[in-house]
Amino acid sequence: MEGKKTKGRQRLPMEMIQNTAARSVTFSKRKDGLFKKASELATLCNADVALVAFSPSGRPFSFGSPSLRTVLNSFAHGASPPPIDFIAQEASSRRSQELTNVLNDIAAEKERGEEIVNQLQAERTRAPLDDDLTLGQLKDKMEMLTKLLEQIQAHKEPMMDDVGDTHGVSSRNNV
Amino acid sequence: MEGKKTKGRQRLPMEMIQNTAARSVTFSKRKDGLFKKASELATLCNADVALVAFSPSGRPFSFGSPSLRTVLNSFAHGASPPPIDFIAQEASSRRSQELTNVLNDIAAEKERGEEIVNQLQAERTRAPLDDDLTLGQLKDKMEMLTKLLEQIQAHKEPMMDDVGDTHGVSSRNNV
DNA sequence: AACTATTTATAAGA
DNA sequence: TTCTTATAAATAGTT
Repeated sequence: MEGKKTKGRQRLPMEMIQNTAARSVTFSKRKDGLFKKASELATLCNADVALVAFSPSGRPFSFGSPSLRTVLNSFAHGASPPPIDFIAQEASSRRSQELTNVLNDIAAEKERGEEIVNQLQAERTRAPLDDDLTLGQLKDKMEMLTKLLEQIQAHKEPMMDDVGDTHGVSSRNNV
Repeated sequence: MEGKKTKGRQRLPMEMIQNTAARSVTFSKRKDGLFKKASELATLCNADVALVAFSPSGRPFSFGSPSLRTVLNSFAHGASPPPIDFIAQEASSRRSQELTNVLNDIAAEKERGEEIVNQLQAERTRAPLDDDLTLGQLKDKMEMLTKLLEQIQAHKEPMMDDVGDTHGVSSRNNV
């Protein structure tokens, strides 16, 4: 009991851990951490959170605050638990996995994606579609947005195969 | 560039953060971290994961691997119940039917999503901008584009699916 | 399941 | 909101 030289945490490639045993161990550790984080987020921010995870062996784990059902139900119906602004309500109609997938595809294109996203960020931050915009201003803006959209769609590609890593891109799903 | 003495990370009491602004900031940061962790778990362990969270302002965020629906569906019809920790508090007994309904709702919204995507597709295909559009029509289109862009932006964080939005107009005092 | 060496995540600030 | 920095936490590789 003396020569305590452990290697300590090492960098882990963001890809599926091939070794089954190691994968299980990692799942256990990270699963605990994830659920803890979810719980803390709910507590600290008084936010509604729902989390479901299946272990590699197919065992289900879940967490919900106030409850899984409540949160998922809110999500499905587009009813925001806390403060609901009528606008958010309306927006919920566009929620769909299909759309999400499309967006995920787009997001997968990190390289140029980042660049474009930054543009969008700037764009959105600017004028938030006020009622007092002139027709000309609106058109200009439309044009800009349309172009950005074009770029984005042009970059939308398959992607069923991961990009390697960098930011946790799963090899079998969205980004 | 000299006297920069930041306090660095301090211990945070595990209780709801009273200050609204601080709560929002914390939500943003931790939300990002949580979704990242969820994504990594899915990738590293090839595990199915579903996560939904509402910001204090009621904005929905979600992540699913392979997809939200797939995971929740598995859970709803899943075999073994989740272990009951203080953290896994959802009883398996009543989740089945409820969740199934929720899932159906989500699936039902798929069409709407496709419709919108198609509209956008058509939108950009058309001439960059028609001159015979009324101000109202332009605004509608702008709104549509703005919303989509907002969602896309949400994907700046690779592992997160933001399927909700808030019109994208009130970005001044929102989470 | 414990134990560290390190990597990450972040609370405060700026 | 974005970036920085000091610290608190999470966790990969070992035992």
